[in-house]
Amino acid sequence: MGSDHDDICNTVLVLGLGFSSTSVQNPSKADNQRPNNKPRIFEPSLSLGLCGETYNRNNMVAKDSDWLVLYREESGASSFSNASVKREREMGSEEVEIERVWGRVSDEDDDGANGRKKLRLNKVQSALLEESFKQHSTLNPKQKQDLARKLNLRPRQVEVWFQNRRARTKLKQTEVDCELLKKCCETLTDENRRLQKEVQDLKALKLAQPLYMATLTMCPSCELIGGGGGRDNTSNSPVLTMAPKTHFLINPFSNPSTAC
DNA sequence: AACCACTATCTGCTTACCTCA
DNA sequence: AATGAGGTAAGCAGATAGTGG
Repeated sequence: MGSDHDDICNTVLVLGLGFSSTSVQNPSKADNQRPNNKPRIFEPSLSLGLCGETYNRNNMVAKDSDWLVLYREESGASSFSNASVKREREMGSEEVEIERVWGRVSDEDDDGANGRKKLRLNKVQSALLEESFKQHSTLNPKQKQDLARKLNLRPRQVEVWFQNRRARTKLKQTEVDCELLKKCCETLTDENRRLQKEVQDLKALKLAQPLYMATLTMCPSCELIGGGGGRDNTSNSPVLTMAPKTHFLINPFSNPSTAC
């Protein structure tokens, strides 16, 4: 995208949308499979990534002690819903196994509610996911597994997070594009207004022109028109004042100054 | 080679839950 | 304390592409 949308808006007749470049450094298999190889929108984002965190299975502690985040048991794994047959079908056997194991964990701390429980990723998890998303907005199975292991999340959760993250990015980009289009629209409206006014002026000039021409055709023969001043420009001034626009192409033969 | 079933992954939309003003 | 809005994890449907029988 252009660094400044003025660049685009100044190009009055061409209205285009520039999407941010598609920096997929590690295109996954799925990326390669994507129909039409649709451009990917990648939005740079702030993140709070920490390097070298270590995680405990039951609680997560940032090594740098920049923050201390206790892994919320009720969140980390409890969002496991009564996994539908469909989901099981959709997952690889390995993932299903992981899902089962983690599901068991979640069942234990589940408070028995039937509905899905809202998971809230903690800062470390979010930061790492963000960091990972910055590098590649899609995941291949290995990356997913690794991330899930590192973050103490289920692969499905990582997958969902990436899906939602892409959706958020796209939404944000759409909003930006919308604003851009609004600005361009305003610019075009102004330009249109200006051009219409110019057309009106030209029309007015055209209406006035027959009289103007008649005056001029008479000019060479009588030479006295306009108060008998001969070639005196000031005597022709009434004719001159009829031209309202300066950038109008003037026929040299109809120009009083040349004719007279 | 064409067809079909299955699998994996995606997008888009929606829902449910949580947080916060 | 109640509540409505906004954010977000997760569910679901449908599309697409690869693979194997």
